[in-house]
Amino acid sequence: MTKALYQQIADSILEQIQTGALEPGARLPSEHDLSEQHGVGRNTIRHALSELAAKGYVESVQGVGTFVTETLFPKTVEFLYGFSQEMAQRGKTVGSQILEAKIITADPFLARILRVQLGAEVVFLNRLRLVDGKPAAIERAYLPHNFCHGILEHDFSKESLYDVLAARFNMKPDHAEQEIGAEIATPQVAELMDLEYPAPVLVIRRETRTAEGRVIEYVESEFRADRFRFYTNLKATASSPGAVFQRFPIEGLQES
Amino acid sequence: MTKALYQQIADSILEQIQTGALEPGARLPSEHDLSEQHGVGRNTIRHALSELAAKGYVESVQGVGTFVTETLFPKTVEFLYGFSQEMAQRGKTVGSQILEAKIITADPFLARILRVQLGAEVVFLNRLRLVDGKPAAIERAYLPHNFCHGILEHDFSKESLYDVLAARFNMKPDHAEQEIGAEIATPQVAELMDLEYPAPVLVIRRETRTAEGRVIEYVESEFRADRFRFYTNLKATASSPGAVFQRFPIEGLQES
DNA sequence: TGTCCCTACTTGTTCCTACATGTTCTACTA
DNA sequence: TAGTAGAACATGTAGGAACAAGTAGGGACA
Repeated sequence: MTKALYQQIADSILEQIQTGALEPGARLPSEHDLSEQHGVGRNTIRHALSELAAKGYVESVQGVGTFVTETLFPKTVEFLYGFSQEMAQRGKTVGSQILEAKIITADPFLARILRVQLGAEVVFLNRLRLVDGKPAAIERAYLPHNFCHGILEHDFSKESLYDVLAARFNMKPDHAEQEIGAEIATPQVAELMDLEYPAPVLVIRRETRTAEGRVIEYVESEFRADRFRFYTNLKATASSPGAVFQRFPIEGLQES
Repeated sequence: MTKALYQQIADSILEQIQTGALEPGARLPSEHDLSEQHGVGRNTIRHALSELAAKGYVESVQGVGTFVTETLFPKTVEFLYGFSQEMAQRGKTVGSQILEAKIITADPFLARILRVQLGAEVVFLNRLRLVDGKPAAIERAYLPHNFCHGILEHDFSKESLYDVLAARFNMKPDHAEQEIGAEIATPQVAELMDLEYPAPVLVIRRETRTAEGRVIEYVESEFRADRFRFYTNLKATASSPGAVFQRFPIEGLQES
C-alpha cells in the first residue's frame, strides 16, 4: 500500500525542511516548478502544500511564493504516565480505595470511545486515589475486556493499573488525548473526597492508546483542585502535539 | 468584496451546524448532491468541506459520507498561539474589553518571574476576552517594559498582543510553561463574566519565553469552565518532563 | 442460515484548463 | 530622474473529467 502522491511529495518537502536542506524563511520553488520537478499536476502540488500549510510547516503568500515557516520548533516531548508513577516520581506515597471493580456492558458512548461493539464487555474500575493517605482524586477507568481477561483478579488498591497492563497483557500506553475542565464537585464526589460544598475539582478525561492506535483505556477523573494543578510545557510547534483551548466538546458519560 | 464561493458554501454549512439544523453525527448530502444544490463544481464543494474538516466541524469517511463531528476529542490544529489566534483558527470571532492597561512596578514576585529588577517597569494588561461576543475569559498579562516601549499605544481591544509583539518588537513566543487549576470564581470575576455563584473557572498561569529563553510575558487567566476545556496530547515517547500533576506549586499573585 | 459477489454510491486522488488577483521588476515616458 | 505602465510570474479560485478505493446492501448460491 503506497501512499498517495501528494502525501509522498509533502513528506519529501517536509524531510527537506527537517534536515535543514530548506531553511526557515526559505522560499520553495513555485508550484509550477514543483509540478514539473515531480512530474505531477499543479493540483497535486497544491494538495501537498496545503497539507504542510495546515500543519504549519509552510506559508503561502499570493503573488509571492511559498515559504518555510520561520517559527518552527522541535517536537514537544511529554511523558505519559499513570497516576501511580507520576506520584511516585514526586516522592509521594500513593494508595487506592476500590469503590467498584466489575465487568459492565458498553453503552453507545463507551462503544464509540473504546472502539468496541455495543454491549461488549468493559472492565470498569472506580477508585478513590489517596496521596499521602488523604483523598486526592476519583478515577473511573474503562477498558475493553477483550484484551485483558482476568484483569480483575488483581488487587488495584495495591497494584498499578499500568503495571499490570504492561506486565501481564503487554499493553503499553504510547499516547493519549486528554481534556481538562473545571467543575463544582457533586455532593457524592465531595463526600468521598472529604470536601465541603462548593468545592472546585479538575475534571480530566483521558483516552489512552498503544503505539498501534488501539484504545487501552478511557478514564474520567476528578481531582481536588485545592491539592492538584495540571502542569504542562508548551512548544510553539506547528505540527507536534500541543495544547489548545477547546470549546464545548463534551458529551457522553455524566456524573452518576 | 465578496467572499470566495467555497467560503460562502462553507459558511452556509457551518451555519446549519451551529443553528442545529445539522445535528452532531448527521450526514451531509453527498458532494455530488451539494454541488448540484449550489450549482458549483464538486471541486468547490470539496474545498469548502476540507475547510470545515480542518476546523474540526465535519469528518469525511471514504465510501460512506461526510458527517458533523461529534467526537469527544475533535481533531485540531495545535499551536502555541495567543488567545486570538487559537480562537480564530477555530472560526470564532474574538473581542476584547480593556479593563486596565498601564505601567506598574515589579513587586518581588513579578521581578522573579519576569527576570527584572525589583521596581522595574512592567506593562500590565487586563482584558475581558469575548468569544462570539460573549464573555469567555479574563486575562491579566504582565510584560517587562524594557523591550516593548510604547506598546500601550496599541489598542488591544482590537489588536492581538502576540501580533504586536512579533511585528513591532520582534518577540516571538517559542515555548511556555503552564499551570492549570480549578477554582470557584470570585464575585468580581463572576460578575465580569456574567456567571452566578458558585461557578467553576479554569485558572491558567502561563510563562512565555522566546527561543533564547527570554521571558516575554506572564499571564494569569480565568476561563469560564462551562465554555472552555483544555485539550492536550500526551506522548510516552521521549525523555523529558512533560505533563504531570503537580502538587500545589503555586505562590505569588493572588486575585485582587 | 451463512457466505460470497455484484452493484450502486460515496469520498479520495489526479489530471486538465481558464481566469482572477497580487507582487515584483523592468523599461518606457514625461 | 521620477513616475508609471506593463510584462512576467506567483498563488487563488473555479470548473470539468476520469478513475481508484472504500462501504453498504441485495441477491445468488451452497
